[in-house]
Amino acid sequence: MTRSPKDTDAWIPLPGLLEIASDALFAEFRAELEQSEFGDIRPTHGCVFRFVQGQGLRLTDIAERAKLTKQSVGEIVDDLVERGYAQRIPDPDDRRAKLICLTERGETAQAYGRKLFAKVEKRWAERYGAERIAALRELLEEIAAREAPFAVPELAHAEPELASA
Amino acid sequence: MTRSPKDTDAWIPLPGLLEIASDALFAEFRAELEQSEFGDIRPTHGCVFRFVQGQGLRLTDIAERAKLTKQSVGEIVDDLVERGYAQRIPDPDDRRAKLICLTERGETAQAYGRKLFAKVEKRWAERYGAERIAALRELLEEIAAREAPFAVPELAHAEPELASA
DNA sequence: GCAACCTTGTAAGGCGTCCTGACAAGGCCA
DNA sequence: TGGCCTTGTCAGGACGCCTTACAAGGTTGC
Repeated sequence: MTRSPKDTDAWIPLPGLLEIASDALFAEFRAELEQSEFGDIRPTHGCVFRFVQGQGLRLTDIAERAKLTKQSVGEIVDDLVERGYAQRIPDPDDRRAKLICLTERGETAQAYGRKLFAKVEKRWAERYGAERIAALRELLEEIAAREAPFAVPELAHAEPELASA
Repeated sequence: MTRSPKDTDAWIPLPGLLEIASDALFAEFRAELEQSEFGDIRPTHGCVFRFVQGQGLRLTDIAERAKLTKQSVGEIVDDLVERGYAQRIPDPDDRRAKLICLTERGETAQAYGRKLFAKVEKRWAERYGAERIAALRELLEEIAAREAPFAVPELAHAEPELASA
């Protein structure tokens, strides 16, 4: 009757476990975000806040990093523009393109979001052990660099498909 | 120019990192599943394969564990019945209810899926280090038990909302 | 300098997954 | 027996994302 998690029935696949953790963490983040002045930001908008900074980024580039189509990202950006978080400015180097960048409010929201993520992570460090969470982050960063380099800002310019070995 | 991941810009929030890992792992799983004889099983169907075993489970119970509505799970089960993986048998104890259980083919698929998940996890253990992946699993199992006990077969009967401390 | 071709972003429409609201049929309890 | 809860289903809709098609602007070869 008593069996360890390694036995057949109560075993949960690793992707499922990762998803549970991700969802729980993300839920804590969203619960606080929704009560802030940025409560109208939805999860979908994240792909813009994650990748856009400084001078701005083209739609195509956001789409590539986020692994979405340009059309999808276009819709998301429309939404963000309507809400006053983002703006499209013409690319001086290419008259077809527009650079998507954050408004002042958008940058405030981005900074707030980052701090909130850090806060939630710190809470988990207290809950589950600082070293364990630090080790978790370290491993996951290594995994991300290998499995999804396009999504890692530092590696976004590296050659793709290194992970297919 | 060179900055460590802990500095501002290249820092990725923990939920994002967890999601990247989950997606990458899941993609490896699906790539193999799709080429098997069970290629018509979609990710959505997972909630049934994850929770149903033996005598079967009521729609309501699946929905509760999967955190979906009964209607959604109903649709998924319809689909699985059509494809020959699941069946509804009347609950002998309650004439309103039906027990959702797997067909023989469904059980074969479930067993195949579990083995495939284990195989992919083993591959990652070789890629990133067996001890690190083992530690990852251990931590994640602890997290799951606390953050989503309803989704853990062993704990599905425990009292809910223990994690709100 | 110009035609052929590629890239950037947009418009229109569709599909999959999940939701809310409403309801019939069956169980539970005074 | 009547009122209330539970189980599962039907209908309709929201949302996030996709595919197809296209106009406007670059780019390249001759």
